[in-house]
Amino acid sequence: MAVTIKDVAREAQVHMSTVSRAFSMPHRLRPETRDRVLEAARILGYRPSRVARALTTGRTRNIGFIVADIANPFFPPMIKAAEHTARSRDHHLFIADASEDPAIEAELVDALAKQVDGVILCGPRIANAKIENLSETIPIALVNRKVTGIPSVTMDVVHGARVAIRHLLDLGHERLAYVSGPRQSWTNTQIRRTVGATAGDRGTVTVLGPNTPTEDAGMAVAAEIVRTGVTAVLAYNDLIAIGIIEGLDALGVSVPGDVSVIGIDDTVLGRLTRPRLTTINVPTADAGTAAVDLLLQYTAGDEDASRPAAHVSLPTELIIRDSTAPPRGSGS
Amino acid sequence: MAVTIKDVAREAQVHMSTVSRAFSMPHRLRPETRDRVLEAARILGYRPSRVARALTTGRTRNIGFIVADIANPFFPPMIKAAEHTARSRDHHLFIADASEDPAIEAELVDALAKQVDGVILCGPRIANAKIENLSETIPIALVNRKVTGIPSVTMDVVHGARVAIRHLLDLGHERLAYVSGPRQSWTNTQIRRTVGATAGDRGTVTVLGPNTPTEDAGMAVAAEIVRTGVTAVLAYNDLIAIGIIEGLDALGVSVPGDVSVIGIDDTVLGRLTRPRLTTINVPTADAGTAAVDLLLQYTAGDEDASRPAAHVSLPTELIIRDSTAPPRGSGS
DNA sequence: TTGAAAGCGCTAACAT
DNA sequence: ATGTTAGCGCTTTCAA
Repeated sequence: MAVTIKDVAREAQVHMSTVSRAFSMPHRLRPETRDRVLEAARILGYRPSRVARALTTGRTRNIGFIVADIANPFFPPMIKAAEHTARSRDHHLFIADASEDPAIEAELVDALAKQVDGVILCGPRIANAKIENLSETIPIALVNRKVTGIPSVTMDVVHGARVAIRHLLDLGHERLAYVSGPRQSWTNTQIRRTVGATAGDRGTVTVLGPNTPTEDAGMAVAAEIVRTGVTAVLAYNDLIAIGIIEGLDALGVSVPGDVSVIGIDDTVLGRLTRPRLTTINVPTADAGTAAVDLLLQYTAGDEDASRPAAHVSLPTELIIRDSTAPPRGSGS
Repeated sequence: MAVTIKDVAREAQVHMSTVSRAFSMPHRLRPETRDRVLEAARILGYRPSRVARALTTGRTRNIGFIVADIANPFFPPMIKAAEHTARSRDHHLFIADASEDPAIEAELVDALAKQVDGVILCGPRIANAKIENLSETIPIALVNRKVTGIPSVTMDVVHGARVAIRHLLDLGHERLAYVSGPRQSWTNTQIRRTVGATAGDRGTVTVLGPNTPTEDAGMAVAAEIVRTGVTAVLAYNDLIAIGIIEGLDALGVSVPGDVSVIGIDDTVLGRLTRPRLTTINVPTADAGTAAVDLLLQYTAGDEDASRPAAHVSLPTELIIRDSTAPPRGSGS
């Protein structure tokens, strides 16, 4: 609690309001005065108290960033990008991990609300209604969820899933499965709706799940995959996909020999597994950056009502690697 | 900025100081009064402003958590554990990514200093002197670094490296290499010092590097490994180890057939690569928890001086998987 | 262009 | 056991 605005004022022989201005509206000061103040501040090592500033202005210049699971490799690049972007706008980022639990997630928003200007919910697990609810208390931006009136950035998983299913179809697979993720995930719903429609009459898609988005869940579902007799599966994310491959392997089922597997997210993991994972790339870092920008822009305006909430959709792309191949006996 | 302590006071027909007490020292209130206040607060949806509270008490109940690279899989489990621990102590966590840059790291401490009670530096890249320096401004706790007078939690990499080298020696390797990490890393120094001493006259250890702790760096160093003619290498971390395996593979050198490779950290990645990575497990989540506890305990005391700084050392363990084997032609 | 003064929401002596 | 009062460090009218 060392040096305050008063110390600088005394040192620079001006009133504290002048010191304040030297930082917040430097152009409204005579250059000599401004320089004298800034110099005094430098000498004393003065940094304005963000806390005190927040109390008067009502703006904390902090952002809350809530994710379902920090340890899920999907999130770190997003967090990193968000933090860098926030910092470049002179904002700091609170990180919070909701443990895939909607109740915790909502509680986190409330807990953070008092010391942030807004909250970014990444892959929220709470219901739309609750989100609308919370957004009346505090500005919210969403990643991978669309709610009317609330700014959001989504990844075009519909396109991704479509391309993935077609890839499988083109390979000659006719019996497919979608291993779904958490029930509350918007992304999951999008994909689930897409897969059947895309297959059309070229193939059938069995939906397995819901599952927690973990490797373990993937391993656990392997037996069921075998039982259904499908020859290709699309998984909710890389973690599940990798678990499936391991589980299948343990069952003596080879990938892609017996079953083809596609993941989603294109995390580092996919390049490392053997076979290397065919997956859908989603621009997580871009999403982090976009979310921060969206929130700040939403937050900056003065009239909170009636500004149309912006939606950003980011492109996805199929990355074909080694976990997909024509079905056994397809003669290719 | 909705409901304040005054609103609650009015609603509950008491003075605002009573409301304040209902939250901070409930036992000093008559039960009926306390209940009335709490009920009023509940009805109005009141939450104390942490900002205003911080301004008066001088304690923000926030912690800064600075890491070299959020996207390095070594950190997320640590961040997650730290966040959970902090939250259970009613603290919030600022996350910041120093991009492996000492200057940014120091700047981050300064930037956060005004709105946190203390900062946790994970795998700091800044010099000891600078850390001592900063710690005069703001309480600091360290992960993977030891500085006299500053609380820290370290992983026992000396033991880990020793066991790893012995494993290699026992396998029959005599020409070893240590592929080092960032020069500023304390862990790196510890390991570097240990490897040679452990090999003693049973083998030679060539040190390669320094390197940035990334897969790319590992790939880049593969050629040099081949050139030195060593048959086994210990890498600064899993990322580099995995890069080395890839790089070696690209050069037609097989692991562990021609060269054995050991990583450090035991991140998820190591179980996924083929061959699966032999590595040293370090308890990153425990470190996150311990660091928060250490900092809060350091922060809680009233006399800042002369309290002996606590040091916590966490155990490490060699995980033998498939990337290590006897050297070619060892007859086994 | 600068100073004076009020006040952000809360806590912490100090009264009573 | 509860009310009064004085700030915490800063920004922001309002004056000058």
